[in-house]
Amino acid sequence: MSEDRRLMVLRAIVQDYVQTSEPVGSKALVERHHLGVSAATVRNDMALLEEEGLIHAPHTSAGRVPTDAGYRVFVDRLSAVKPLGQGERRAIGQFLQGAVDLDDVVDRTVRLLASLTRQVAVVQYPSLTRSTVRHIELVPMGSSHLMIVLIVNTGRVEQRVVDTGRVLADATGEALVASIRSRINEVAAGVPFTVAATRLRRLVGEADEADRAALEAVVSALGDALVEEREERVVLAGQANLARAGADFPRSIGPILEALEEHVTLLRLLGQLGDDPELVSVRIGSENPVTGLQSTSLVSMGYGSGSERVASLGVLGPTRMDYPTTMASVRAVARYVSEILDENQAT
Amino acid sequence: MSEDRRLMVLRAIVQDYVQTSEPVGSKALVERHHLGVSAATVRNDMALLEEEGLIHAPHTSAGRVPTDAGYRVFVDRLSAVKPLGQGERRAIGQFLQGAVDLDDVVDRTVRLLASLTRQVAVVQYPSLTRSTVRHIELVPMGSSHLMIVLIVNTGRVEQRVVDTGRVLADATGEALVASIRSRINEVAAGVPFTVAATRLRRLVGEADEADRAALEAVVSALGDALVEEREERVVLAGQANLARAGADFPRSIGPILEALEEHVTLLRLLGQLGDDPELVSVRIGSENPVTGLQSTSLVSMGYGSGSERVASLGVLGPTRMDYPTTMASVRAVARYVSEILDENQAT
DNA sequence: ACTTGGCACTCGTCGATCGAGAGTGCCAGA
DNA sequence: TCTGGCACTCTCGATCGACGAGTGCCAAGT
Repeated sequence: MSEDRRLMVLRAIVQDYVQTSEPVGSKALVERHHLGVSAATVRNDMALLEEEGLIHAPHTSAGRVPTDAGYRVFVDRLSAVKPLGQGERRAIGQFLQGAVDLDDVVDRTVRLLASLTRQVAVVQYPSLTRSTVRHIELVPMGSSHLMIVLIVNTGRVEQRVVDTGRVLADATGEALVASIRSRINEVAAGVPFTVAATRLRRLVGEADEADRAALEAVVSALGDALVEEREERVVLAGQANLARAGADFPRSIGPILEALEEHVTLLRLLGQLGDDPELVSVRIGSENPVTGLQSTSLVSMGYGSGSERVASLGVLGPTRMDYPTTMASVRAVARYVSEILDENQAT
Repeated sequence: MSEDRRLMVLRAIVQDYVQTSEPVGSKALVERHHLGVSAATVRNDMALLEEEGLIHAPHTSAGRVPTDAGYRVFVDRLSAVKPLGQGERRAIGQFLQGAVDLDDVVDRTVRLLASLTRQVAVVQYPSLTRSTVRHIELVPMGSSHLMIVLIVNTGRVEQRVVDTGRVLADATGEALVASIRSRINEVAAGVPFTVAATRLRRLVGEADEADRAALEAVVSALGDALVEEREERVVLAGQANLARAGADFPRSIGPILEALEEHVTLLRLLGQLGDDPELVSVRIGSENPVTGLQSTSLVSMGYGSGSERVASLGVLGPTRMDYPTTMASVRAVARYVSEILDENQAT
């Protein structure tokens, strides 16, 4: 018995099951795929595949269904990522080109992914931790308040309002603001967050008595913004696609929707990518540590400007999904988004 | 036959049905509510209510279920918004107090509303059209690019990058940027968007030849930002609650999820509030113009800083919902959010 | 003029039964 | 090692009947 043929059978089972969503039997298999053997032979192979835990029969007399392990073998050894068509690629590029700012890029991306794959799309905002400060702007507001606007190299903008406890509207006040502005930009602009945070703290130590309080207020607010855990955000789209594929989920889709609202765990999931950031990562069913998502698969990939991977995006669907096509879409979108960020970076 | 009693019966039916989610019969009614009459009498009243189109029997021999019109009467005439408990109110206030910026306020609000009502929560971002410009900041980037940061009185921040076509890094460049900054802030700061847009355009006309091009680039980008339709954004939470209430939806919840992803139509819906902005607006089932949402009710209310209503928030659930409690929650949250915005406004 | 108890009737729900069909496992032969 | 054949298993869908909740209506009571 050739191992090769057994794998061919597995591949055929996966393909048929993905297409029809019904357990596939030996007879149907030999009809639809031209394996050069009879149904009985296929049955023997199936028995072995079942022993290996790659397929499984829902009950004694139904066809076979791939197990999570079966999909794993399929993804790793039996399928090639099928490249997207020319037209499709161009459509992606054009759709994303129109974006006007970072929010818009993320928003468009997540919708694009959802409609492309007809599944739930997840896009993580570029993380701050690996980012650098581009510029910090101070805007006086009211008599003693200051709005701090932090501009990040990924195009993201954070803002905070602090009370400096000093009158800023007069000439001395304006001079103070200008001085603080230039001092903090001098040490922080163009520098990674972690470095910026320590340098800013040092700056406070060196300041003379008069400015100390105001500078301290600004720096502490900036420090908050720099370490802020809310920095990590995700955006979702295509939840409706879950309902469409409702039959694929043993229980209802409720637990899945719940899991999707736990952005924190979603982020952790997206963070755990495979070894090679250039590769699409696939987590299948029970490989997935999150309760509620164990009947789903997550296809994800990192993206970012330059060679730096600043965040991830992906697609979540039933384990019974068309892996090659989905992987192709995710990869293509991740690359386009990276390109867009690169361009923004350059400006 | 007293009309009063008939309405009592309707109220009892609504209350029981909301609680049990099963058609309610005459016998169960007299047992659970102490109407001073017998089941037969109630049956007569029911027959009349059915003629009026306020209730409806799913089939010949089942209990009665309120129609959309029945809920309408219940909401308008038979129920009082039940005030929230002391502890609940305090919890709301504390939860929202912790917010660090506008994004955070909106995010917390939508989650709070979802968990409070156990339904789908919808929060619209404060709209730009009714807002005023607080400040416009210009940040040079690269040699000829300028980042424009528009700070709105609601705390929102928009940014754009434009190419001025001029070298900005040298002394003349810096002077130019400073001059543009002060000129646009002079005409636009503190002014409503619509006014700001026209004043800015006039400014371009008055500028002398040398600065014209750069100023024009900035103003046109600002104009975009000011009229931008994407300005209208909504955030959702609690979609999982739909699955929990799955039995309430005749078809699957798919169409509802789809409708929820159409942010544009959602926004239109939120925009159509009742006459009095201080009142909670309720749209019940088929009163709702959006396909896919006709088996749901939307409970919404405007919010905003000062007396100006800048946006809406609300809750979407099955028509079979606990209206008094939901309305109370929506109203309480809307008021707290308004307060928070007021405080931010003040600073 | 209402209200009430009684009663026949309607209809959907639930459970059991049964036949059809798909698919398997295994065996004997090539 | 493959193949054809065959008996067996198990699910699915349809059918049927008993059950019960709930109604509508009527005649009598207040």
